[in-house]
Amino acid sequence: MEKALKEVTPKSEDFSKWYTDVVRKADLMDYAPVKGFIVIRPYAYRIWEFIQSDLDARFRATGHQNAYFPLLIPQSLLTREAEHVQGFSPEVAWVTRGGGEELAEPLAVRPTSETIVGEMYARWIQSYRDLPVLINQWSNVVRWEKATRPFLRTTEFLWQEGHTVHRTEAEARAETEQQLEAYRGLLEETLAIPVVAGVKSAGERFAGAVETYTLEAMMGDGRALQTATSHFLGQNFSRAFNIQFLDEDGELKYGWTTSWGASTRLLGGLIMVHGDDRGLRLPPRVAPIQVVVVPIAKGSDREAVLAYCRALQLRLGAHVRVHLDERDEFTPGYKFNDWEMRGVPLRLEVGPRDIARGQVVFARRDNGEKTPVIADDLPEAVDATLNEIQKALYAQAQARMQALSFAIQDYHEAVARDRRGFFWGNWCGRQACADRLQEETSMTIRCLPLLTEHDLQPQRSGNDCAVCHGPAEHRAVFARAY
RNA sequence: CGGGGCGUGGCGCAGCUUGGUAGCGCACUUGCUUUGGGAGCAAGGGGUCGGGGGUUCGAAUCCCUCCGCCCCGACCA
Repeated sequence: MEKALKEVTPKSEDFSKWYTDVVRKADLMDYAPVKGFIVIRPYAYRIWEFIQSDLDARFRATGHQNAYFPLLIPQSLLTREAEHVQGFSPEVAWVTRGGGEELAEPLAVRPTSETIVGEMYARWIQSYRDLPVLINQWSNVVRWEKATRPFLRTTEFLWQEGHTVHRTEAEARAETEQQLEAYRGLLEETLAIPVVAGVKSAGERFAGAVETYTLEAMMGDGRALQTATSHFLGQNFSRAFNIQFLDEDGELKYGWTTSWGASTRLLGGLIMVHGDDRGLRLPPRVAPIQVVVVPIAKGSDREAVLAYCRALQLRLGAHVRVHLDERDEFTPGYKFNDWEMRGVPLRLEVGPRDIARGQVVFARRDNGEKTPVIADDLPEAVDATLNEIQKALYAQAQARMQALSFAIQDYHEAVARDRRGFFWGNWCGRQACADRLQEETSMTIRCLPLLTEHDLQPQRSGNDCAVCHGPAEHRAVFARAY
C-alpha cells in the first residue's frame, strides 16, 4: 500500500486529485490539444465497447434498431422547439464556414439530436401503421461546457440516444419507463453500481421534456452522478416538427415521443464508484482483462514456468478474457502493482512452488485476498471467483450508499454532515426552495425517487418541506452532484 | 464565467526571492546479474524552462500579455 501512495493521491486526502491521478495512471485517457476534449485510450474504450454491447442487446430485445443521423443541424431546425433551444443555446458550437465560404445558414454541431430526428420522423410517418418508431443511435455530441472533467463532463462525448414515436401517451410513457429499467439493468447487473431511480424536478428536467426520469448513483465521496436519463417528451416535439399520423379513426394526430441516453460519463462513474487507493477496480463483466497470469519465473525455472503459464492461458481462454504477462523486464512485484492500477479483477500467480504443489495462487482485486487453488479445479474456480467479485463490488457500493443515505427533517442536517451523501427529505415543490437550497449549500434536488421494494428507503417522520417547512408535496433526494 | 493554485526532459519536482545559459528522483536505451509485492550495477539518450512581447551585455529567474491544467463555486450527460 505504501508503494501505491507514490503514484496516486489517497482518496481520503483529495478525491478529485485521486480521480485525475487514476484516469491518467491507468492509461484511460489523455488530454487533447483543444480545451475540454480528451482522447479515450484503448483500455477505456474497450470498457465503453462492453457498455455498448450490453445496452445494444437490451435495446434490441425490446424492438429497437440502430441508425445514424447527421452531425450538423441547420439553425432553423435547432430553434424550432422553444424550450429546447433556450436550454441548449448557451452550449452549442456553430459551423459558419465551409468550402472556404461563409455559409448562408449557420450549422449547429449537435448537442443532442431531437430536432434533426424529429424533422426526419415527420417525413417518414404517415399512418398509425408506421408506429411505433423505435430508433437508437450511437454518436458523439458537443456541448460547450465551462468547466470540464475527464469523462464526467467533456466538451465532446460519446453516447447513445434513443428516439421513439408512439401512437398513444400511455405507450410513450411505458417506453420511457422501460428504457429507464434497461439502464438500471446495465448499471446494477453489469457495472455493479447501485442507483436511485427517480423523476427530475421541473428545474432539472431536460429542455423540452414533459417528464425526465433519471438514475442517480453515489460516488466514492458521497456526491451524486446522473448516470442515465429517459425523457417523456409528450407532443412538444411532434407539434414543433409536425410529426403527425392518420389514426385508425380517420383523424390526424400528433405522435407521442421519447428520448433516452447514456454517455461515456458512465466510465467516470465506474471509476469513482469502485476505485481505491491502489487504482481502478473493474467489475469482471466490463473488464478488458478479467484474469491476468503473472509468472514467477526465476533463473533455470523460467522456461518451465512460462510453458506452464501458456498452457494455463490456453485452457482459461475459452472461458474468460485472460492475459499472460510475459514481460521479462519487470519483476513480479512490479506487475502486481501494475495490474492492480488497471483494475484487473483476478490475478493468478504461478511460480515453481505452485507448479510443484499442483496449484496456482488467486489474488482478488476487490479485497486483496490471496488463496491457493488446486490447478485441476481451475476453469470453474475462475468463473466462480469472477462472479463473486462482480457481486462483492456491487455489495460494497451498495453498503456505502446505504451508509451515506440519511433521512432529514431540515436541510441544515445535511450541512452538518458536510453535505456528504444522499439526503432524503420532503420538498414543497416550489422552485424557490430548490434555488435557496442550491445557493446556500450547492446541493440540488437530484430526483423525486420512485421506490420499489429493493430500493433504499430512509425513514423520516413529518411531512413538511426540508427547506421552508411549508406543506410538502414530494419526497426528494438532495445531494451535491458532479 | 468568478475565486484560488500550478505550468521546468515522458511523470513528479528543485532552481526563481538576490538574473550569468539547467539539475534531482522515477521512467527510457544498451549490457551483465536478477525475478514469490514496484530488483542491482555500469554506460547512455532526451529539455524552444507553457506561448508571445518587454527590461537587460545577459532571463527558467524581473515586467506585461495570452494559453493550458487542477481545485472551489455558478451552468449542464
